Amino acid sequence: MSATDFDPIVDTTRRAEIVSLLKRAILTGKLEPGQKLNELRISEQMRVSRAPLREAMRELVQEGILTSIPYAGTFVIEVTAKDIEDAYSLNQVLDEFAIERTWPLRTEVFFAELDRRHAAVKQATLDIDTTRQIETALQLHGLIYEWADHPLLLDTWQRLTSRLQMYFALHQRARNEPVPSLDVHEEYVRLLKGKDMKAAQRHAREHIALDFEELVAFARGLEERQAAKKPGSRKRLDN
Amino acid sequence: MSATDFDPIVDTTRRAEIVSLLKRAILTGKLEPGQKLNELRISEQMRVSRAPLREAMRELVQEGILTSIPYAGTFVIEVTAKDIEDAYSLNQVLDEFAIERTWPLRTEVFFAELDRRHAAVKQATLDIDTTRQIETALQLHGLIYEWADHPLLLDTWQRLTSRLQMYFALHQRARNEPVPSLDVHEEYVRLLKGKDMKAAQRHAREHIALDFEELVAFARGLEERQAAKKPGSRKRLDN
DNA sequence: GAAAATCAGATTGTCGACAATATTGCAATC
DNA sequence: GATTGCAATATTGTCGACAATCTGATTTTC
Repeated sequence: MSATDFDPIVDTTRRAEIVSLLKRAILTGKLEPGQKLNELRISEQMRVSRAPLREAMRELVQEGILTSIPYAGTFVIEVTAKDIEDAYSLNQVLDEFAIERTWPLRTEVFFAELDRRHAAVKQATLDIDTTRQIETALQLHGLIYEWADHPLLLDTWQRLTSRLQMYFALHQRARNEPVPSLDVHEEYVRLLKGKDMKAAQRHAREHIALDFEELVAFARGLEERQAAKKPGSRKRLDN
Repeated sequence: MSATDFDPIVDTTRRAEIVSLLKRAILTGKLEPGQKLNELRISEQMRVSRAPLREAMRELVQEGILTSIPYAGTFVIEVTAKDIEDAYSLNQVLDEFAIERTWPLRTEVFFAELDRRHAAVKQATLDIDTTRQIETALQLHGLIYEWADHPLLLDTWQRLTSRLQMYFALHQRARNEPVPSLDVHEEYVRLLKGKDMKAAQRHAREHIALDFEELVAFARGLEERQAAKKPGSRKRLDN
């Protein structure tokens, strides 16, 4: 082993840049659900050609936050109440598994990181930027997945996370206040440090349930309001 | 409702064709793990330009069966014993959940489809084509996911399936005999038709375990053999 | 006047060529 | 003799242009 270990250098392709730009735009709600992504317009705005843009969009289609209809266009996925419920139920199952896997691997480093992320969440609640609040909360939550030594599980969860983040952003955009659940994390962190795995699993299940209940209720309301208008309305990308 | 319901027409883009061609080549083992995909060569063989090929490859990268290193190339993923174990453990968790979700939704149509797929599996065992055996077994197994009314779960499982199929193909390519597990399905189908959900879940867990035990053992052996040789050998795409 | 056919406009899909980057082999240097 | 510097080559990344397809408005037809 050498004295210093280096990480691989980051990919420096336009494609990768575009992916993160698009992803961010979608997850923060700058691109709304159902909205069409006009390739020419976006490529001009980003000052790139359509080739890397299209490749980036293919990635996001596969990641599940865009959907593509040949010769018609690529759209940001619509968010239905059922989608949220589904994401929630799957998240419950995965959480339980992630905790089980991470449990025997917890070390001092893990606890330290847990505290660090918890602090970040608390820090963000003081902030005005609601996006940051969502991100930090999801990062705290993601630690059990990163620590589980199970790449496939982590990958699966991250895919889920994209959707969750979208849903939360949508929620916060509509109501101009953050999702509550401030010191629920307190208990969560405490249990992850403790000795009762079952209790931690149970709490993860229930604590997330609270956040979701409100989300689903919001989504149901949103759908009813949209059902009142006439359906099939298409939105445009203008800015 | 109209008298006849039509399915949406299939995408008729080269990209989609290429995706299924590549996917098939990878899942059947025609493209070996670790192998590099030369864009120019493949595009010439398929008589298409590199643009749709590259987009197709981006999809498969995101799907997890290819991996891309900027300016270096795109490669078929390597299969380690741990990968198989991970896929297995996650599959267990998802199976349990899928059965739970499907259970109350079972109808006569479900049972009929179950029998149909079971028959297909039995039919395939008579066949010589081992690939078909794998496909039919996975299709039988996939019914609980298709029936669960949970698109996200189905999507997650299909992603997993790609890997599983690769692993099985790899296994069968090395040893020139099919994976055993002939009438394990008999019991599986019987339990899915029954009244004891817990029993069905338990059986799914254990019956799959058997298949996997052998797979993992095979993979471990394969890794030891490879470790004996010197590492870092790159393969080429020649045919 | 309503339905079908036609035509323009816009957008996506595909192509071939060029630019950027990595790899390989060889020469130069210590 | 091993390492470094430098071409030559191959391959990936990106570009601009063209072809295929869809959308909608207009014209034609009955």
